[in-house]
Amino acid sequence: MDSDSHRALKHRWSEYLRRSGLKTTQQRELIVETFLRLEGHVSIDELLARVRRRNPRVGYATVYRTLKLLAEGGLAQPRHFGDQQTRFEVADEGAHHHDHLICTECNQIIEFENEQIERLQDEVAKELGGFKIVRHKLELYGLCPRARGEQNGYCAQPERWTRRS
Amino acid sequence: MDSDSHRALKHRWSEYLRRSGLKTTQQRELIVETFLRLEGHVSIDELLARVRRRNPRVGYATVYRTLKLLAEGGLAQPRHFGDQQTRFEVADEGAHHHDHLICTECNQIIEFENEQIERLQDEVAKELGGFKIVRHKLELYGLCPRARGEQNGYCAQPERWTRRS
DNA sequence: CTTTTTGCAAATTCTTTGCAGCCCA
DNA sequence: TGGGCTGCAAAGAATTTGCAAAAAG
Repeated sequence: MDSDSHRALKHRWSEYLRRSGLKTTQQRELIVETFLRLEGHVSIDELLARVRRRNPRVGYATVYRTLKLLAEGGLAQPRHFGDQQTRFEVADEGAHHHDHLICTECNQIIEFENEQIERLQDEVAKELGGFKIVRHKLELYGLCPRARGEQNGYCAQPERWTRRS
Repeated sequence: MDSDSHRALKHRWSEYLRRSGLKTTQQRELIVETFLRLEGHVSIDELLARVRRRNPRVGYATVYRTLKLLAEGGLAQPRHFGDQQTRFEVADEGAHHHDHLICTECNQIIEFENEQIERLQDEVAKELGGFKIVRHKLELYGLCPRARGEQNGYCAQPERWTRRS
């Protein structure tokens, strides 16, 4: 993430806090900063682990509460992939929207974007009575080349996710 | 669901049981029958409630266990929409695949299908190293006409979902 | 000072599991 | 008969909440 969009996100965050009459605290700032700097899809545990590197006294509840605020403020998007953990992703309006391609064997997640698909989605919404699409979620599940059996096929992440232990 | 596809699903189910060395039981049959007859997206609670109309002694665990089998057998697809409940949907290979348009205000869910989008998905997968797409999930979230403010706009389901009470 | 926020632990919610007895093959 | 199946209750896992102490404005 470039620093421009990072700055924009921080600004949206402070605006959200102000509008909602919420306070700025050390923990919140640390969690938000850590979250915004992370790429990809973070689980609460992963985020908490990162946060605790800097401040070991932060608790689960605070991370949950802060991510809820981030989601309400439109800065984070909750997601459910294969497992039961909720993962969060930075909702960066400046960046292009992207979707996900997930290997059901090795669980690697590849992001992609496709303008044509986005356009077709708006058309569908118009046909179906005139919905106004706010956001969408497209997930393709399949087998990456290696999982399909190609010996030297590409596989970015041949191990499975580890869960909270 | 027409009776042909219902029969086909029941056949897939018995094949699955046989292949896996599992037994046919009253409860399983009742749960599967009830599930296959339901349209749309069922939560465990809704399904259990229906099942108990016919046999009040069926327990949660059995429904969970049976839905897990249905999912493994490819007859049910688990889904997460807005709330934290897992919903299941009949995976009817005979029917066309469909996707979902969800109103974030009233939570109505409209199903649709679009061939062009499906085609583009396969293209994307090919470009991204040659994945083999097994299934996909496309969810459009937005505002239905009424939620957008149109007084007489279409809104199939103006109430919110009720959760387990 | 007042109002929020935090961290902890306890409570909730959803889902899975252990086990004694029941039922299908 | 014998191994799978069920229902119950207890365990687990993820998330939320109550509350007293701490921090922010």
